[in-house]
Amino acid sequence: MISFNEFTMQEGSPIYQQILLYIKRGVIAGTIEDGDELPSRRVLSALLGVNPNTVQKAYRLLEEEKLIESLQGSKSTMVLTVEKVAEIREELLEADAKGAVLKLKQMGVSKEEAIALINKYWENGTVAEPGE
Amino acid sequence: MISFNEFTMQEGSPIYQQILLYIKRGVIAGTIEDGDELPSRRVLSALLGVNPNTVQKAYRLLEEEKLIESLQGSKSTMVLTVEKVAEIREELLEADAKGAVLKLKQMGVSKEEAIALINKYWENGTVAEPGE
Amino acid sequence: MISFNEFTMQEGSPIYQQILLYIKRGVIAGTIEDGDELPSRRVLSALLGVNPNTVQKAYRLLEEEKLIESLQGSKSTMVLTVEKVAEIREELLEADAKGAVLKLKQMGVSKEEAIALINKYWENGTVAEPGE
Amino acid sequence: MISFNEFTMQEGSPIYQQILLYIKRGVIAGTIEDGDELPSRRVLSALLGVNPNTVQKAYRLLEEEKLIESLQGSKSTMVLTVEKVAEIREELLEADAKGAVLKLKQMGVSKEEAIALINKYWENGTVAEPGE
DNA sequence: GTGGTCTAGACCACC
DNA sequence: GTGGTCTAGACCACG
Repeated sequence: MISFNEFTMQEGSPIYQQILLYIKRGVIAGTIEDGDELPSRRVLSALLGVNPNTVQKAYRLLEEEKLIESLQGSKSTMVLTVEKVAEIREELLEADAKGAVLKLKQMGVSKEEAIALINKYWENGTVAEPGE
Repeated sequence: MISFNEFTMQEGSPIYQQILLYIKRGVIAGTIEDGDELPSRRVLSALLGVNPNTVQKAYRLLEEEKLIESLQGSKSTMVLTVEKVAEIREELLEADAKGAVLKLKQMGVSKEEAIALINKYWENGTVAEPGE
Repeated sequence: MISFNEFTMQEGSPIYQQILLYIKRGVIAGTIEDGDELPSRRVLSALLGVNPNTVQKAYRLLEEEKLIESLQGSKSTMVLTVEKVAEIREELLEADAKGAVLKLKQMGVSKEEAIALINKYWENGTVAEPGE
Repeated sequence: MISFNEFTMQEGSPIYQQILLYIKRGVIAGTIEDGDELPSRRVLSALLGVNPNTVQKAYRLLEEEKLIESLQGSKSTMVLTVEKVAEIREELLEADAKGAVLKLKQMGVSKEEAIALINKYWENGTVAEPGE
């Protein structure tokens, strides 16, 4: 079962997209694998404190991208191939890294300062580290 | 006059906020200084290919934050003090760096890989360049 | 549910203000009371043949004046106290009466003629009726 | 020369229209007659504290309605016929009286109360009475 | 030419 | 279905 313990809500972007990105990042990280089960719409909406329809929309989009399959009994499971994972990795990792670089460069930060910042925030980030 | 030559449109976040952030990042970088003139609503909207009203919204918010001053019939100019710049720096630099770290960690990237990515994309600019 | 059957569109003043004033006048008249439901944005905009956003603006201003309460997904309802009604009465009745007197005097109408005009148009409703 | 002493600026409606209405009401009142001279654009804009272009726009519209004629030396004079005056009278007097009646009725005011209000505000209105 | 406001339509999150 | 926000285009007052 995919855990949403590390999920942190950000305001300013659609919730259903945050859910999508969270899952895609998990896929890239390898913490979410082919066959993994997702929480039911009802359970996840309760967990995140959002409307079931919002979760439903995220799941629907995941289905349209053929990343999940909805089975009977309201269970959904991940459907991943090596190619899909590579695709997502390409899509997200590159975008995020380039985005960060762009922002930092715009602010006049040097490459050395940027690396120092990464070091600084890497350990005391905002996400709870799973304890192991 | 503040130049928007390096402005790159991103999808997924409100345009007026992108304009806002672009300006704030310029302030942090020091490329935008007290007294600098902003392009008029019409000029900038034509440049970015968006509606004048969208630009106006960004300018209005900047004015509410007292970062610019607008008078009817004349140009809008930046009103910056050392304190304001420091504030913005604190607000943005931390948010961007933390955000990047958060995303990369979620994707299972190690700190060393993250720094390698920064190095890789630092010089390549904003346009995707396949295979170095 | 507040009815907009008697609403008559006037040109030359912002639509959202006309809606605002229509509701305030209803409050003064006593035909709109505490707890009354307003038509939804969509319903009213369709009824008046204007954009939903225009209605929304009127509702937003009413909310800023704490005359209505709006919650997502549910109807908007009037929140009226005796004091608020008295305030609005003071504000509007005086303004309208003074405005009418001002205009008529500017046109060189005598007080007696003005009263005659009031009498003449009082029963004839809002539509021009030639004759008599 | 037409005097603008009694002119009172109202916010919420375009200034050039207020000027137009002021003149039309004067025509109905008979205080503005055929051949009367209007102040120059420059003088009137200074008198009212508005931009010369705004006055220019009002004058242009009056010209389009053939109510004034612009002569050399930047002088403009009223061009009125009995028919035009009757037209304007019909247009304005009726609109204002009906508008006032409509508003007051909407507020639940009885005809008797309305007449009382007219009496009340007739003498102590907002316009300075020319002293003679 | 400048900035400010009004109207408009599409999309989002929520019930 | 509900209200809230973003983008868009036209018009206004002003220099």
